[in-house]
Formats: sequence, structure tokens, C-alpha cells
Amino acid sequence: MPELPDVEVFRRYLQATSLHKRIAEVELRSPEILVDASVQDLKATLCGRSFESTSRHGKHLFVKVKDDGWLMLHFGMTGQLKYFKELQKDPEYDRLLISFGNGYHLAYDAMRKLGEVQLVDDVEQFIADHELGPDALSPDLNADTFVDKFAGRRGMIKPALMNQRIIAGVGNVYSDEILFQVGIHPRTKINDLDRSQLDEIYQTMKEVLRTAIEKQADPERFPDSYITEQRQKDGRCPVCGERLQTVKVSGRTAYYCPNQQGDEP
DNA sequence: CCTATAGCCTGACGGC
DNA sequence: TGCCGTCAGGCTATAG
Repeated sequence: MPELPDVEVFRRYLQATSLHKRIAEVELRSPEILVDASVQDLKATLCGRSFESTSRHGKHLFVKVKDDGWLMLHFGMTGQLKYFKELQKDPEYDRLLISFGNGYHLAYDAMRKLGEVQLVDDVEQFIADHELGPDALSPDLNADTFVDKFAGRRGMIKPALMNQRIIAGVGNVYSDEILFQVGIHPRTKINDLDRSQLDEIYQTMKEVLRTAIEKQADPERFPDSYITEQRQKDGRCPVCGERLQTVKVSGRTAYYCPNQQGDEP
């Protein structure tokens, strides 16, 4: 689930539900997901305090703990958040349960344990340590800096868009959507793109990510011209009706329309 | 620098 | 029905 738009929706959800409430209890049901800290550390940091604000960089969500550091949440491929009251509504794969003084709970739910939870002192330091590129929607990432980061690279465009060290936030699904919208094949070599094409990829990336957030990262609400909902076997091109093709690109499955994006370059 | 591969983890789905 | 392989919206380590 979680690429930049999904995590942004989670951030707003947490922001709307879970700030300024006393944290009464913390249950780490899958201790493996906690990085560089013990359960005791986590409880000591959170219990009795409250969440104050939120921040996001790429696919990483940071929650400020009042009078302390940050709680970092990364969702892997299957993570999500759920805020609820009755414990019988506790999601099936609740890995971390935070209970508030008002009787409500916030669960970090993830079927597969590919995500991570971590206590972080300094968000900027975390970003530097993980060598993350600028957030894909950051105002600091303008067309010139984007083109500079890509121009001169030797590889293919799709893996570069997904490379979190170049820019943070785009994953398998949204890279396909961006490339479909600009009509470029996922295996196209960056060398074969000119400046105006890179510029168009930049503009389209921002547009696609903003639209997805506006639509709550729900593909069913995306514009009719989007490919994401068709990203399945037997999926069809929303423009010409052609069967979508798939190709493996750096270990991931890319969906594309041969009419809009050309054949294998 | 770049790509493909395998692995981490868990469940869903299709084929025999 | 049962078993097996494959695949899945992330990321890393490893080899070529």
C-alpha cells in the first residue's frame, strides 16, 4: 500500500485522530519491528506523554512526542493505521497498539512484517543517515534540481524513480502511473531522454502524487485516464483499451501500454 | 555506477 | 481437498 500518497493519507489520519491525547498504554505485539530500541525504551518514551505533531519524508512518517523525540513509522508493503474504540475492532495484524487516555486506540497494522518502527531524536539526521533524497513533493525539489539528479545517469528510468536516494516517496505503482501519463516505457534509458522529457516527468510526478493524495490514495477515485486501477492481470489501457503488458524491471513488475509507451526499447 | 537476484515476512491465488 | 509454486504498492545485501 504505502508509497508517498498513502503515507501522506496516514499522516493526516493520525494528525486528525491521535494528537494531544495522553498515551496510557503501549503494547508492542511484534517486537521484531522495533529498530534500535527495547520495548522498555518505547514504553518509557511514550507512556504518560502525548503526540504533538506529524511530519513525513517520502514513505517515512514521523510523529513528535511531546518533550521528547519522534516516533518513526515505516509501513513496508502492507502497513496501515487504524484508530478505534472497541478492542474487538482491533485489526488482525496489529503489531503496535497505542492506547490513549480517552479510551481510544491507535494500531499499526501490517500483515507482513516488512515495515519498521523506531525512536528518532532528529528527523534530519535520520534522513541523512538513510541517505534519502528530497521528498518528491518538497517545494525545494524544482524542475532544475530534478533534472540535475537524473541527467547523466546510466540506468533505466523506472528504477531511478523508485530509488529513494535520488528522490523519496515514489514506489512501484506510482512510478508506473507517472510513466504511463508521460507515455514513456519503464525500461527507457535515462540517457535516451532529453531535457524536455525529464522536465515532463518531473511535472507529471508532482501532478500524479498530488492527485492521488487528493483522492485519498484510493485508485477507485483516480481520474479515468489513470492506469493504477487497471494494474492487474487482464488490465486494459484507459486510453486505447489495449491489454496492458508487464515487464520485470529491477525485480518489480511494471505495467505499461505498448500503444502509449512503445514497445521494449 | 548499475542490474538482477535472493531474502526478509505472510497470505492469496491458480494449477495439478 | 491438499500441496506447491508464484506473486505482492518495500528495502537491503550480494554478485557480476
